[in-house]
Amino acid sequence: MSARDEFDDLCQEKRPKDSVRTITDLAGIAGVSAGTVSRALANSSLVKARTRDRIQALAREYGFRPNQMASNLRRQKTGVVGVAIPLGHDRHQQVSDSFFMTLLGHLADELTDKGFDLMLRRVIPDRDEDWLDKFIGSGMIDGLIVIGQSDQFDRLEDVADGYRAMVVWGNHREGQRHCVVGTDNRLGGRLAAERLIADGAKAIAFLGDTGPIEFGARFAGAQEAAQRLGVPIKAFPTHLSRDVMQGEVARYLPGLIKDYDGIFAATDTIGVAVLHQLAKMGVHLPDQVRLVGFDDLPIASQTNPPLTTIRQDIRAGAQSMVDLLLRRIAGHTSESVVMPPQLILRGTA
Amino acid sequence: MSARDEFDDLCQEKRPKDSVRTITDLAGIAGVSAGTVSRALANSSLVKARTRDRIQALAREYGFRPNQMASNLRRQKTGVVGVAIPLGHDRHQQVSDSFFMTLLGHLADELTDKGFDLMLRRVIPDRDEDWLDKFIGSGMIDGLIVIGQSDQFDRLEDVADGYRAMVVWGNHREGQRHCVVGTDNRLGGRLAAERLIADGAKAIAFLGDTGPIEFGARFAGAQEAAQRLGVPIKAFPTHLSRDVMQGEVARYLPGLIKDYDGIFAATDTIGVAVLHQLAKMGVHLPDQVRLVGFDDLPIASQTNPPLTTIRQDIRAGAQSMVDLLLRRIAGHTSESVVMPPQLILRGTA
DNA sequence: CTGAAAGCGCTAACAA
DNA sequence: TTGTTAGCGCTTTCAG
Repeated sequence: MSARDEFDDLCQEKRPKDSVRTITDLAGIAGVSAGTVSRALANSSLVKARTRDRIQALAREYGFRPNQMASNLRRQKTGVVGVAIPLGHDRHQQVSDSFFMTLLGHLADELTDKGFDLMLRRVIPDRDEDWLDKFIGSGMIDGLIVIGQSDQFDRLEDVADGYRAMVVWGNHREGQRHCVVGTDNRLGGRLAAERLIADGAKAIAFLGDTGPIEFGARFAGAQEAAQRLGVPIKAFPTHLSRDVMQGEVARYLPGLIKDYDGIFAATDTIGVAVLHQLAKMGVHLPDQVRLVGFDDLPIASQTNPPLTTIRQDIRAGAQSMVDLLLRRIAGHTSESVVMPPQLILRGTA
Repeated sequence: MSARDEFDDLCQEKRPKDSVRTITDLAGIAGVSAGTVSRALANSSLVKARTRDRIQALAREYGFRPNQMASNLRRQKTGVVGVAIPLGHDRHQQVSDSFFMTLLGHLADELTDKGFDLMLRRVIPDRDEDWLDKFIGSGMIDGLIVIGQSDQFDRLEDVADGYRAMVVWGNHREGQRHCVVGTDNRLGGRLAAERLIADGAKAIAFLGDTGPIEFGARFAGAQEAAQRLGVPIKAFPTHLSRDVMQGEVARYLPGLIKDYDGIFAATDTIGVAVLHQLAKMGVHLPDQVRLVGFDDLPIASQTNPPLTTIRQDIRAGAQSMVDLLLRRIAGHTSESVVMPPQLILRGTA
């Protein structure tokens, strides 16, 4: 065993992995200052290539990794984007709702690509009035994405002036101050109703809660088209929580199909439940009843018959949200984005 | 206007909201030291109730919120749990989308309840060998949940000794060192095959990739049962990425149903695709072909006919993972949890 | 009960 | 090209 090897062993002995916890520890081993290590690890061109490589090799060898929190504190940024999901009164498992999750998946992809981490928080506004300020003021995030306005439109407006780095998924209202990305829900509703009527519907039932602003707009659009075309329309309040919703759908439908031959489901998840109940009842689509959903979730193409629906481009939406947010984090401004919905003709209308 | 009001206004003037950014700023206003403010905001009983209330009122008034990162750095903990999703080759999901999303939803609920935030990271092990150490060593998380072992079993084992605060969703192997929560996949596979055979199947096709350890175990269990009962069985490799999978299923089935009258789908998502394709082909279940899925995702009960499947209790799994992780974060040890699968009889077998 | 002081681990002027 | 130094904003002894 050479002297060199012995020396190395000695070092190993004296410096087990665990003892190299800070940049200063590593500096001691490398025989340089903490500043140099910091620069080397950041690939700064200020440090000589040879020492940089040596230090990086050492870091690998000892499994050293600089403490992010200290770095964050010092640099006053985190590399983390917050994603908040406000749950309304309907607080049961909205977070596992397919739409949110699909959107979340795309957001995660986009943010990861851009080098950001994603901090997820499920909030219950009713239980904690202060959720927005808390998240923003936590110092843990550089920017915030809010998925769904729920009933928090006003609070979002309040915050928008003071805090720029926020983008919300939801419905756009003329003159609003918070930056929003979303589909033109009103237009989507119109397309749905027009399709149902074109397919022969003489009376339309809207299944969904018209309270949340997005759904309200969908209903409003459908109502507008229906009135214009002289077709009656009525809303049947429906929750999003799967179990509750299935019960409601099962209760509504038997009576409903006596008076209505066109159904506009506020979301595909409701649409799927309707489809299932209709199958149970032996009702045939699209001759006896027509059905149009909303979202074009993956599942919509896999039902039997496949669901005619209004497509929201969730992926494009996620990309827009991230783009706008990063621009805002960088200190620039950005307008809201309203995406056009698209009628996807399949087997139910 | 009273003198008091004037005084307040003066203060407002001199101290606009934005100027109160640190605990020291607030201390200046309150006329106490930073330490006292810190204690007051933490509801410490060391500080006199009256001053505590006064300081908290002031904090509310100025919208002050202590910087988490500084607090984290000082206390050496973050209140954040990392959730990592390893994606396999080509970014094709190892864990099916819906399954993962359902699990994530429950994890978010559980962690939020316990006062933890959730930091989500999708990782591509092939592209970044170092993903695990990076996440753990980032200093941003108190503990780590990994969803799906993918092909990272060995790396997880390597890490398990040095890092206790990690819990993995996946398959349990005798004597493994990393803490895992999951279903007994082998038993699940056996239940599926036994059901298919009991329902009259004379030859079984397994649709799924046997590479990932969870799916491998499902196939192994089915194989064991089939061999014991003298029924031939064969695996047809199937990806989880929805588009790819649908193509594969569409290609397999026409030939497949000539030789096989029992289908075991490695996941419900594959099962739904099979159902869809079968409907297209006009094949009737369960007389001509029997089908059993795996997971019991919400969608399984909503297909037509509803899907017979092997249930994993995802919610209980999420709860276990969080429980075990918190125990480990607190410095205790904890064993792995293997949950029993359950056959859910519905319309396809 | 409160204040003063010493850092948590890192980065970025500013010097050398 | 590198070292030195001064904090980022907070918590927590240790004295009073």
